[in-house]
Amino acid sequence: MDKLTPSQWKVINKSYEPASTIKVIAGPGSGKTLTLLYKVLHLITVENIKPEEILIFSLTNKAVDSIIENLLSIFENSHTNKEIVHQIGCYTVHGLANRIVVENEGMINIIEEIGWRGLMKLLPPSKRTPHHFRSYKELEKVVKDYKLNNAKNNNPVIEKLVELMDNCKVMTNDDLIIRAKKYLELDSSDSDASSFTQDLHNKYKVVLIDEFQDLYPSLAPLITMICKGKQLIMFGDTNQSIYGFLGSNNEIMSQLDNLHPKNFTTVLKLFDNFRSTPEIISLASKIINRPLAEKQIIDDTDETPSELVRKLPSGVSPQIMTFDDLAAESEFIIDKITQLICSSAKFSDIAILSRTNSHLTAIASILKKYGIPYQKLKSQPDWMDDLRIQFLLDILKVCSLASDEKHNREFNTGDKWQSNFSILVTMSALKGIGDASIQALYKACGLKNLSIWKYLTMVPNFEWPLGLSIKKKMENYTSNLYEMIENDQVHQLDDPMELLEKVASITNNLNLNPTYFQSLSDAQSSLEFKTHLQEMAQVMKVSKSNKPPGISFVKWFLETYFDQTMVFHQSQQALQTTGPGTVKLSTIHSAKGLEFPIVFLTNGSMSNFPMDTNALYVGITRARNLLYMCNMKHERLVSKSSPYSRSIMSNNLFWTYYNKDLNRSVCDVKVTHGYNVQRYNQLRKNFGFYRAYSSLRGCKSVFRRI
DNA sequence: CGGTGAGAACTTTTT
DNA sequence: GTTCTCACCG
Repeated sequence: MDKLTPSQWKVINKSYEPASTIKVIAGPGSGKTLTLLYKVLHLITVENIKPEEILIFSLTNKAVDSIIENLLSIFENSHTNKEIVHQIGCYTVHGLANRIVVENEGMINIIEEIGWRGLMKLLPPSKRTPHHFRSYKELEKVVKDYKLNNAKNNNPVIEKLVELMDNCKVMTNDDLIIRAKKYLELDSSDSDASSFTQDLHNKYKVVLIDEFQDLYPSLAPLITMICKGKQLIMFGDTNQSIYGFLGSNNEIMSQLDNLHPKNFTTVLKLFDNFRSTPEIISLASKIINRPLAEKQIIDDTDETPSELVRKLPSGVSPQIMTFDDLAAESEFIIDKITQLICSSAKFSDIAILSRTNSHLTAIASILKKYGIPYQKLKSQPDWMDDLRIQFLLDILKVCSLASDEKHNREFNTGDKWQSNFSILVTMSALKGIGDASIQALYKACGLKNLSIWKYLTMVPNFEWPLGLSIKKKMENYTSNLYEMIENDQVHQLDDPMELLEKVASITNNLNLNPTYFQSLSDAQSSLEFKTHLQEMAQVMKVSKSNKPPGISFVKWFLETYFDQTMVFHQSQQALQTTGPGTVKLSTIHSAKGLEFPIVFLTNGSMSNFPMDTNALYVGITRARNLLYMCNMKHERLVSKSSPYSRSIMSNNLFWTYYNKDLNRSVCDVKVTHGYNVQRYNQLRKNFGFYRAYSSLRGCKSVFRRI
């Protein structure tokens, strides 16, 4: 604990007081996380706050994971019981909202791409009307606008969609926040046993918010409600605000700033930068147009209100480069990685950050080609965003929900058919089913006051307002699902594998629209689907093993698969840390809060729109020692370095600095230099650098020998 | 029917 | 910053 600086101590020692606010402004590398952790420790050990009275918020799953991980290690070091960490509430804002809503109304549906596309089928087909959308995202926007100023705009079509969403418990993420707030208001005090919702009112005394610059206006109602009257401690840095596309950060911040009276509000700053080299910091300062920090300090007593550089110059400046195409860019990256590895860097020191996920996927396939071990830093596993898998899950939902509703067939309990949404979504994905058929069918169901499933199974097909070929397709749909729903098979199938097999075979029998799903005949995509299926099956098995009695497996799985997947995914990622290490791949957005000794920032040469200043700033400040930038289009960035420079390999001074910075042994840097160059040339020859890109095959396994 | 200018989308996250 | 669409004009 003696490592802490005076400004960090100031934050930690600020005493506990109900209904007060501490706002900590903390630049990159200023030890924000460390300060937050010691603040928690201080609250518990000195201020006598119980761990279960502390609530920690962040926006991304990754941030939450890293906080929990760090808490565990810090409590272990301070000889306190590690168990108390698990009593501290640590959530993403949405995770907490989800918990509140599910506690109050059971299984809900978060709408995504397939869902929106299904809803689009219910819109009138006429062009040149306000209801003609180019993509589902436009519909998403219109629905959002509609909800925002509800009464004002009188739009019957959208109104009906919203009604359908309500009936089927389909929500957007913004809805989740609003609902959660509603339940918090409702609950207020009286009710019975202790629930999660009530705990938020009564139990917590201190709320810590990590990365406050990431908050956006639609979160405000819930957050202010939770924080009011408690001690609010928030950490952040407005220069790193990269979620502007979700709404203004200033708006919610002014609400939070005014939550408690002025004289109960303290603003503190953490100045120092312990992370990056002066070379990197000066580039970062240039990007955000901040005066350069010249002062370098060595002793801890000094405190000046400007950024202070803690590290000595490394002698190596960031490299800024432009490439014409992906091939040239990736060749540079591979070559550079080879050089670094042949000096004293490890794979695990290197991170490649990109602005888009798609570019990241492209990079990943290139690394794979060369046999360079890599790991995608994603909070969700790949299979979760495979549309084909999502379709399977929707089929499962149809079966489960329709089967439940079957029992109230005679007693019409109003018009809330929760299965309707999933049915619409899955039917819309069928080949040859167009908007008109869906709408005609939906209207007919409305007239009879039946759910779509009941209509299709009870009303004789000559009454259906559909063409002959469409009728056939609908019958194919129902007959495929009939056994599962009407014979309750979906609830009886207790074995995950059998269930999955059944659903997969149903899907196979349905003739799906290829615009929704890339053709399965494509060998690579079919292989991908297979791996995703296997990964999903694994989670199903885990889910089966912890299923409580008295609930069918499908229901349990559908209600919990998201959480279970996350837990499973995290444990898998943790396992991969052994071995020669891996190059980390991540979007800049997900890399927030992390740091790496060596960072490559890349931006596919195809995507032309310029880099957002703050995102670039975040990317640059992830780097401790070395920084390479490819195709970063930004006005204050001038491309200069030669791409094929190999000077880094012979820069002994730098590698000594580097190893010292990472607390590694430095003795053998000089001795091995000759050998390093030899090794590099060997690898280069194996890879066939500077030849046509397409000839670079069979390069696998070269790196495995390292 | 073809040319032109205006405006929007592209991307990043949350269960 | 580039690319596409749509309304409008001659």
